[in-house]
Amino acid sequence: MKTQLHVKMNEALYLRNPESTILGKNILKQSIILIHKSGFENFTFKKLAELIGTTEAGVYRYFENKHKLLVYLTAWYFAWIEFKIMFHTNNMSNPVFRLMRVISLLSETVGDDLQTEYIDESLLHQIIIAEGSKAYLTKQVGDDNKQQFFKPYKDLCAVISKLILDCNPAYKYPKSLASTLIEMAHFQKFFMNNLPSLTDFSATKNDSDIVAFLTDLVCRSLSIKNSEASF
Amino acid sequence: MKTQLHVKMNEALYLRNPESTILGKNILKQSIILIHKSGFENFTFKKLAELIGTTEAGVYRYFENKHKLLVYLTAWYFAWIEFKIMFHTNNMSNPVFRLMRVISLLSETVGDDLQTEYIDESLLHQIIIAEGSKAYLTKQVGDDNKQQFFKPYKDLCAVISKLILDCNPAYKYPKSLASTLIEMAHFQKFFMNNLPSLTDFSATKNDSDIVAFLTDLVCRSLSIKNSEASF
DNA sequence: TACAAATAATAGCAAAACTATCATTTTTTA
DNA sequence: TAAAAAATGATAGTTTTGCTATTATTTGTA
Repeated sequence: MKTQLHVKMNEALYLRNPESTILGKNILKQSIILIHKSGFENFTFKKLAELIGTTEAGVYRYFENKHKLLVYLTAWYFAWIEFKIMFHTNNMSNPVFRLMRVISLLSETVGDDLQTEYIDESLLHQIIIAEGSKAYLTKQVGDDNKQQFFKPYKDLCAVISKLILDCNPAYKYPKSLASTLIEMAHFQKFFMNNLPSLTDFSATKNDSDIVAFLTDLVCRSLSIKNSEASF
Repeated sequence: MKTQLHVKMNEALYLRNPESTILGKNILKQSIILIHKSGFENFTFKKLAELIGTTEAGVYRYFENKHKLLVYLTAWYFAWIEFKIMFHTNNMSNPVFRLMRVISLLSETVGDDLQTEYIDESLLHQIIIAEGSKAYLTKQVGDDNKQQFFKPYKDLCAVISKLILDCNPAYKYPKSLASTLIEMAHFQKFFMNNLPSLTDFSATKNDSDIVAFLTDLVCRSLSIKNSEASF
């Protein structure tokens, strides 16, 4: 039996816990597929219901609206990334190596190592790249934040910023550098695939180039010798 | 008489040129006010029409839909920023100083130096921070890009990346660093005001902190001594 | 003055974004 | 195992959004 990862979600994100029923799990699973396919703007609860074989009202019993669903998926993703980071760097003693590993984990295409039956992590990763910012780039960001909807993002940022300080305690902007890493791991990948002239990776379209860019950025910012960081 | 800035826009962005008529200029002016006030998701052509004192159909004669309008505003903003950069750095011979100036121009609250009668640049700047990414984070990004809708963004990125190479011809990631600067000038400001724990500027809420962060990032990436950059 | 262009006024439609009701099925638990 | 509770399905209906079409009127211009 495989170890199953379970993420405890903020209860204010849903009306009925989608993880507690088959229909709920189906809503999560198929919404990821549908948002990935049609984009968040063209995604509706009606289309989702048809895909699942339930009714619109059925979906509304779980999520108040599609914005809450997106915030839910985003929160799940960041909690999952944080767990992944813990899992893959726990045994590393050198903070520089750990930070380099974090950059890979943020930038590289998701494998199938830590699976959840009803969530396709690889698709979710792609959704977050293209739609994740829309979870907080809204007028309600203040209210949503008060309800702790973005806690997983902030927690991840805190973990990375602590790691940054472990590498260089004198560095002045650990949190901003952490959020820059997270955002740029996503944006550079989006640009690489969709607006390539905004990046230097148009020719290769290779994740490892993004890793190299972010690694360079961090190493220089923290005065880490590149030789010290490679292994 | 003041020098009036005129930005030549991509004709595929509109149905009828909004700059050619009073109603069109009003659509631009009031849409900026309304999007700023209610956010892009809650913004509709009907509400805009009511605000202006025209009809919904009247607005539709100028813009196909609200997405095109947002792309128009985004394109206008980036063309304007590029002009501003040219204008304010033209007389500077030292590329490092120029680059530092660019960081300020990207990050700092917009003053009223280069004005256009029907566009409130300060409000537009705030809109771009919160809504700008939505112009390209869509399923149609490929089509929109083929129609050159994002040319002003790419041009700005090209200008900055050239400047980066002027400072350090050996630097490997000029375009990605340029797009990182542009995006982070916006995102760090959004975070500072709305999700402060993702930044190191929660206490001050001061633009100059963002400038300091980005300056540090760039100087270290390009091996520029901070003393060399300050003036 | 007449001609074209732009605008206003109005109507209407399809889809999206919900809410409500009630019957039926499934699950829980007393 | 029967009764209560919870979840689902089926259906219907409302308001708003997003968009198109038509016709009349105004405004600018040759």
